[in-house]
Amino acid sequence: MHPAAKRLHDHEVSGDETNIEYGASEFGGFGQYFRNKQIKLDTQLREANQCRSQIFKDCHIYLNGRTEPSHTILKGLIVSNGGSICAFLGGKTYATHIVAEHLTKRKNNQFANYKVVKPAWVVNCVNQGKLLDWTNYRAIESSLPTLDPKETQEQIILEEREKVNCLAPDYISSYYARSRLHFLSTKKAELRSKCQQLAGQLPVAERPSPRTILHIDFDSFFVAVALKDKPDLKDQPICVSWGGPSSDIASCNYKAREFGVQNGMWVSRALQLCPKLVCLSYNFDEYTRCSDVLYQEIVDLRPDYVTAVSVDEALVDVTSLCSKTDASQLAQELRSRIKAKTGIEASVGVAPNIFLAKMALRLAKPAGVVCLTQSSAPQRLANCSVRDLPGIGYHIAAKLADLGVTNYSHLKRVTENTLKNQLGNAVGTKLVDYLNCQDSDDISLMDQVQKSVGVELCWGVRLLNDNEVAQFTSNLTEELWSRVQSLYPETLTIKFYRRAADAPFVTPKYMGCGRCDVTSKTRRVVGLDLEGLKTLVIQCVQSFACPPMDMRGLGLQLRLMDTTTPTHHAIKFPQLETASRSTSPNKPKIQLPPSRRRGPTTLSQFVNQPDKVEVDMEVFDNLPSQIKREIMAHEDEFLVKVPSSRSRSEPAAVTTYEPVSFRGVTSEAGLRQVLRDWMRSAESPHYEDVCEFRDFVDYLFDSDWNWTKAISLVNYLNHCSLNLSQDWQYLAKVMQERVAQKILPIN
DNA sequence: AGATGAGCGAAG
DNA sequence: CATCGCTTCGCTCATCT
Ligand SMILES: Nc1ccn([C@H]2C[C@H](O)[C@@H](COP(=O)(O)OP(=O)(O)OP(=O)(O)O)O2)c(=O)n1
Repeated sequence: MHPAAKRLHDHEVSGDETNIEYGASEFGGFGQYFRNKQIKLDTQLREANQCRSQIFKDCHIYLNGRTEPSHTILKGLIVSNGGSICAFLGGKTYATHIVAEHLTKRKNNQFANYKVVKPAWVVNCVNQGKLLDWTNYRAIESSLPTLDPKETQEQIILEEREKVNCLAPDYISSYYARSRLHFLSTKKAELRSKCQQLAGQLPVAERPSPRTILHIDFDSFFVAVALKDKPDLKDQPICVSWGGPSSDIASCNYKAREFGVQNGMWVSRALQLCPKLVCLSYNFDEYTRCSDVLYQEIVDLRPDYVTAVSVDEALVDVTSLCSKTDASQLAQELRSRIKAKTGIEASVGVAPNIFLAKMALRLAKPAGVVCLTQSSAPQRLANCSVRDLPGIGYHIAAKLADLGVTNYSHLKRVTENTLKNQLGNAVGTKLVDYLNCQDSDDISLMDQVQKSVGVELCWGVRLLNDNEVAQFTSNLTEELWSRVQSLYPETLTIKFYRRAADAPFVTPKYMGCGRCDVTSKTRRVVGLDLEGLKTLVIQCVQSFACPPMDMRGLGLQLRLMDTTTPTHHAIKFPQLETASRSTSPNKPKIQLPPSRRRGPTTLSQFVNQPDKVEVDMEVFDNLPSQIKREIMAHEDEFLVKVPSSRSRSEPAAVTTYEPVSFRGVTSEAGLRQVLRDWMRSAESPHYEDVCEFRDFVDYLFDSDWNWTKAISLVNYLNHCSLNLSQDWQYLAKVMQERVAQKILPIN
């Protein structure tokens, strides 16, 4: 993508600070993506001109130099919102404001007595529907006696925090309680897991082809729910949102869509397109109730398979049922039952594969059923916008428009190679398949085991200093932890949102994140407990080196260990990182905790502790067996006493010692193999390896991942150790005790 | 050749 | 007053081994 186009896009989606262009609905197939944008802006400009907003009443504004957005756009925004343009600064009328991006030194002086603002001021005024305080958008920092910028920012944050305090103890939970996107995401996860449970109960049947797939979805779901007790509004343009100018529209009805209003659009923008648009409120409980009915009705059909797509949307394999009943009739009956029980309309697409079912659903809306077959589809789909194809969003549609492809039938015009080169192999292949109406017909392949768990918060994040950043980070980590309990995380990716250098300090969306630079870093977290995780995350967040006041959001995502496919690679434990293990065999050191902790042993004890006690591995390995045993049995006490009393021995001769690792091995057989190799490798166990083994077993246990596997592993060790040295036998006994203690209820 | 990480895009 | 911009997955590309 052209860098400039890219910038524009960022502008638009991640918080578009202009939010002038929305949406992606119409690509004309004219030239470049970038130029598309310009044309859309102009269209927008004309539409805006018809409005009679008075935001800039009495404002006489001079535009200076190159600006982003362009003079034309700014002019349009100003004029259409009641302002006027000042053509000559020295003229009769005094300019109330000057809009400028950058100023030369000379102009700096020349403009010293004016209110000189950045273009974002104009844009944000329009977006928020009012005249904003210009001082937050100064283009000349020193033009008037003012606070230090840093103090200004501090002041702004203090004021914002009065309204929205992201450090309040219940901030995260109350935020998520109101977030529609959080609602959608969590509901989907819930439903997916329910469907998977259900799948476990279904008989494993043969899969004769062709299949019959239903794709069912409520029509303008949130709006439909909101209209249940307001039937008189039914024919008005309606949307569901929180109502303010910079609030998102979650859902709008078909009447509103006639004006160009779309889901995800800001209310201010939608009101420009459709001044009569009515905003109604959310009702999450009712969404859940309707969703439950939908899924219950589906399950009651006793279908071959159900896959949750969303809270209001599901794929259903009804092949078996359709041997008796007509699919279309089945769908109609389902629709009526759901309508009767929920009071809202659903539509159904029926087809032999997933892609066609989705497209059939699209044709079926509103309140209908459409059946597609391989032979009927090409004709019915010919005029569908490529935007409506699954997996084709704003960006890919834009690139397709550059290739002259705006609707389905145009796909024929381009070669497979062109598609693959321009859009990537995967998308190219997919599009070719779509053109041939080919797609998977196995909806069970769509719900896979969960691979990651994450949490993200990018609203209301306003922090003053490092301390507050750490506090917020800690809170979010707790939220993450609360979602992860019984899973087995391997790495954590931290995604950091930082205000873009040229983005205004006050965001256009109230308390939003504005336009941000987003960067991420990944860390290994195997074995960490909550405290360890917190420390890790806080450190990592600090490593982004962002001025606290520019932090705008944080995301944390845990990648879960793949328990299905064993790999050759190993789990790397976070703090026993390579530095001390393999790459510098001369100084293998183990960092040990200074004192005993409550609760399960995890590796977090070994990291990030201010007072780490270092012990050379050789110290341990050279000890007589008897002492080793004591250490293993009472490791904690030992650790406290040893370090000062024993000077470090010189490094032993470099050996071919290979640390043992259970990394990535998940099958019972694989784990045993590692164990056997380990036992064969040495007369008695290495201290480091003991630590790793212990931590691995603890981890299996504490994470609920598979405690039977932990026990079985330890028992196997015991079994094998009978042929080995006393040290091995002792290790096995210690581990068995350790495991036994975990099984017993805590006294 | 496969694993991993950063980053982008899509979906609803 | 506003506002609640989440979460998971797939893919590409670069890098490491
Ligand atoms: N950007 C978006 C898209 C959707 N939703 C919510 C509101 C929708 O009601 C619901 C379902 O999304 P759909 O894509 O199915 O859209 P609708 O149900 O609103 O309309 P329709 O399915 O009839 O096109 O998800 C949202 O909050 N934000």
